[in-house]
Amino acid sequence: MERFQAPVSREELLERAQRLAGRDVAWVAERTGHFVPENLKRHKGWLGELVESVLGATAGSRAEPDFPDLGIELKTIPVDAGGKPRESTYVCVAPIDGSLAASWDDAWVRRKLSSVLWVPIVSDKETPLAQRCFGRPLLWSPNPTEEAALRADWEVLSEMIHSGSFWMIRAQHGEVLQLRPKAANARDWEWALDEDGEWAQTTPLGFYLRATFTRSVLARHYRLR
DNA sequence: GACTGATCATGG
DNA sequence: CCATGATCAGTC
Repeated sequence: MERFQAPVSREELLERAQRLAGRDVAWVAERTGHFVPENLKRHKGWLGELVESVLGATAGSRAEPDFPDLGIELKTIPVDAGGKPRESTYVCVAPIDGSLAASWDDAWVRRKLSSVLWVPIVSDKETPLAQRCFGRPLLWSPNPTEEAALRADWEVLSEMIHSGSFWMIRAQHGEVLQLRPKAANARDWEWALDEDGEWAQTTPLGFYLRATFTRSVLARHYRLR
């Protein structure tokens, strides 16, 4: 694999990402020396890792922004031909062992989302992975409305976790941010304090952004272009 | 078609 | 082991 140095500024990062626009996956994979899998079924994170590689992200799987010096998180996002996100976006784990932040200001979710480089990839079932094209990237920070919505959801969801009401946690909670299982499979579990203050086994959870939210984020970008 | 619970691979 | 990278796939 060719090694790509980390960008030294947000401008450089954005320029690099902009140079991907219009290129397809095969083109990027060739530059980085990656083999393109047939599909993503057994390689769900492959595309994200490919883009990390070509843009010089360094954090790997550590709990840090992808570009630690810039404080920027990288997210590839599958979009349809109209530029609309097709999937929800995983943000980070939701600690249920009591280590979840007490306030939104200290929440890892907030830090993760404070500055995100969205890299859209136009994908539909008919197009082979290698031929899927990159769209125009967006370096985004939540506007006050978006931040307020995220915060409101986080406060509701974190209250469920803090109170130990795991039985009531469902993906339906949250307008823009939701909690969903984040595990190898349904048999996975971890310890958490339940409503009675007893340690109990429950499903590992992650915070996700609803596709409706990222749709509005990207739509605002295209409109203001 | 959107939503939600389930799942797969990788690297430090 | 655990967080990262996410998409899959059945159901509503």
